[in-house]
Amino acid sequence: MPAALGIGEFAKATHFSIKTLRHYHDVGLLVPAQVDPATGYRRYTTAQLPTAQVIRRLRDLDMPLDDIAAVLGADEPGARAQLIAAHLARLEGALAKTQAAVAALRDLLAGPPAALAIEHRSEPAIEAAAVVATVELAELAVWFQGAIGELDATLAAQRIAPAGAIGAVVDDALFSAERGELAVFVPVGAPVRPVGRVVARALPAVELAVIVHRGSHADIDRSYGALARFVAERAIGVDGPVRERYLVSRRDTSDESCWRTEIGWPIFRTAPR
Amino acid sequence: MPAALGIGEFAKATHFSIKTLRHYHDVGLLVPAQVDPATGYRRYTTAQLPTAQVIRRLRDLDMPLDDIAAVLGADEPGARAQLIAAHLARLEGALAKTQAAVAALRDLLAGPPAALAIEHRSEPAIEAAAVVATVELAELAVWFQGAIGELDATLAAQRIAPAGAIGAVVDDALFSAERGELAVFVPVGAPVRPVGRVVARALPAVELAVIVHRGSHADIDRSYGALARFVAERAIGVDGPVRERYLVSRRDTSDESCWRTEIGWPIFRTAPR
DNA sequence: GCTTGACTCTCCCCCCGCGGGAGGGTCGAG
DNA sequence: CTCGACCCTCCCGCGGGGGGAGAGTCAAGC
Repeated sequence: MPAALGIGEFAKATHFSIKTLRHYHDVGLLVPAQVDPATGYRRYTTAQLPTAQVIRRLRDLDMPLDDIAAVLGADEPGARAQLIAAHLARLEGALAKTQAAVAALRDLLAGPPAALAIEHRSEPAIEAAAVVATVELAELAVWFQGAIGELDATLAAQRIAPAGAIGAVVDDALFSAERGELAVFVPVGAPVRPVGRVVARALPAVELAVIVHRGSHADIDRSYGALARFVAERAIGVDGPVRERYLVSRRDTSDESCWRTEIGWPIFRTAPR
Repeated sequence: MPAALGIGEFAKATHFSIKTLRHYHDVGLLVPAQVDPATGYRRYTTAQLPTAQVIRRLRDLDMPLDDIAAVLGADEPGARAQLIAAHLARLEGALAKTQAAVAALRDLLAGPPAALAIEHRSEPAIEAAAVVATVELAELAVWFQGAIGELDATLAAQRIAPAGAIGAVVDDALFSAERGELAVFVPVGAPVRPVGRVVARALPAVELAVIVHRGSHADIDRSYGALARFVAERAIGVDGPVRERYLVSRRDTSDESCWRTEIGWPIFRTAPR
């Protein structure tokens, strides 16, 4: 027979704080079995202890309260498992990010990078096949893979050979506001017929300040910084979205230290130099 | 020559948002090289780009802004490395906790635990050597190790043999308020002479509801819950801090599944049975 | 019955690390 | 001079609670 417990006793049994239990009541995550309408006193039952324990486990995994509520509310155990699996996947992602950050930090502490070669060049207009969309920063990697796959397949189907390395035009809002317009493109010699999300797109001729970034993209802000410094110190105006070209990328090798990414920053006045 | 950048340009170069840069200015983490006193316009220099990059790395590791400021403000590189190492240690701790939580969750989802044997017994008064202190939950593990080491050494020095398994008296505030009084004790036959933090302490006789928890302490709230249920469903009053006894623990084996921990909850009225 | 001390209630403000938006000033090119 | 792009400050919000004020409740002991 489940027996009733005051909030203090329930707190002791579950190792939650009273404040936390009240909060869980407020948000509807763990509602007391009964609430005295006159005094407002909360009464829990021993049958609620297992629920509290599940909540504790999921909180230990930093699962948001809303998601926990969804797990507890799921009727079928399959749906439950799915929600939990999704959260574990997110955790793995965070872990990978952390590991990358540790590596990058170690790198940064090891010493300043070798001076990076920056050049200035006039890029002619490019005919390309492209996939354009407004994407969230969080979904960038997945979207990118999908877009590239679609481009590849379309070019192959139309028997068009790429006329250069894959690239992207990146709206800066993608970083400052977590979402922005992104165009992934492949230069082509012959015009592509639009299929699915793939469209033909002409990239205008621009003046570019260009740096080639070597290695993993976890480090790429160093090259961005070097480029910004170069441009700013020569008092050149910057204009328009950045172009990236993936000279050597995941498509070519899984050894990230071999990757080569060209970053091109459109500038609108040539340096006196 | 460092050149000046508006906040928007600096944001582009570092991939921080303008909001974030303003926030860093407010809290003093990354102060613009100059601020126009008339307009309030912030101006950064290219010399600040590397600093921004370090901040980015450390934020990727979820280091609090205050700690980052401390790292940047540290004069000697040694102090810097130490701060960072400390943070990495915290990250490792969090990782271990997450892994434990995953394991515990899997366990919990696998099915309900075998019915746990709970008994009720009269515990006689115990003469013990103890270390008592108010500790933070976060430092519990470290403090515990230290206290046990000190107890061991003291008993060995005084040639006193332990008269039972190591135990602890745990104030519940430790869990509900993140800090509380904790006493680690070893029962002894002969009185111990106080040395360092070690004192002689008599534990009063009590009536205990007792459960033996099997396995890792990550799971221990399940046993707490079972015990609370047992006690509550028989309408027995609960009184005073919990006693734990580490029958088989880290001291005996590193295989956590073999650990045995006795949890004793003082009760003040016997069950009708 | 009354007192006392332990519980419990609600309500409001605080923490971090920003994001969103209102409402208004500034800058430079045409 | 005007336009659009920048930039400013100020206030509110999130999630997951902690801290504390001020007031009401409960049960044991006298």
